[in-house]
Amino acid sequence: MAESSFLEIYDKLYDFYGPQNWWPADSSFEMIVGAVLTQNTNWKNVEKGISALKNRGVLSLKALSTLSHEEIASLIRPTGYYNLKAKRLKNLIDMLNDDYAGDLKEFLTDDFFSCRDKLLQVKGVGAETADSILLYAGSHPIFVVDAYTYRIFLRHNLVDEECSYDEMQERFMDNLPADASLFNEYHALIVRLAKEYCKKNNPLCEACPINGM
DNA sequence: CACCAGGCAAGTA
DNA sequence: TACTTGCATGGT
Repeated sequence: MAESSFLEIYDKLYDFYGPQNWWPADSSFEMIVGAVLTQNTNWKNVEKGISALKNRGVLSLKALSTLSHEEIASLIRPTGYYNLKAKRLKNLIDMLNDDYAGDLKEFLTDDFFSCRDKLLQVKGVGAETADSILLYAGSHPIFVVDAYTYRIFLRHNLVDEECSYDEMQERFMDNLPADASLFNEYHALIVRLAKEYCKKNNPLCEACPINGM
C-alpha cells in the first residue's frame, strides 16, 4: 500500500462528506465530559446524559465538583456504566482542581506532554479519551484512534490485525502533516463513514466510498 | 430474542 | 506479558 493513501483517503472522505464540525459541544468542559460518557457507548445515549447535566445546570467544572457520586450517576444514567463513569468524571475533575486550580484554560494550554501525562494518570482515562481531549478541547495535533478507525482500516487492509493503538496512531501521524485541523476532521469523517458504511453487521461494505483505495 | 455502541481497568495465569 | 471479565443503558 502506498503511504500516501492516508491523505488520499482523507481527501476522498472530505470531498464525499464535507466538514463535520467536531466536537459537537458548546464548551470545552462539555467536550471533556462527553469524551468520558461516550466510552463504548452510543452517542445518542451520551446526548441524553449531557442534556440531563445541562438541564440541571451542572455542566461546568465548578458546579459538577459539588455534586455527590449518586447525583452524577443518576443524571448520566442513560449513558450506561453510570457508576463507573461518575467515578471517572470525579477523578478527572479532581485532577483539574488539584493540579490546575480548576482553571480549564490553564490545563488545555499546558505543555502537550504534561497535559497528556496528567490525563493518562487519571483512572478511567485511557489513550483514546486522553487524545480526544487533547485534540478536540486543546487543539493539540494528536491523531485519535478508535474502534471505528481500527475496523475500517483493517477491513480495507490498510493496517494489520494485531496493530496496537500506539502503532495505528503512529502510522497515521507518520503519513500526515501534523495539523490539528486535519486530525480533527479526519477522525470525525472516520466516525461518519463507520456509522453509515462500515457497521459490524455490514462486513461487505460494498457501497463504502473508500473502496478500492 | 441477540447484538451493538466514538473504552478502560482489574483480575488471572 | 497476554488474555479475560465487569461495567449497563437504549436502539435495531
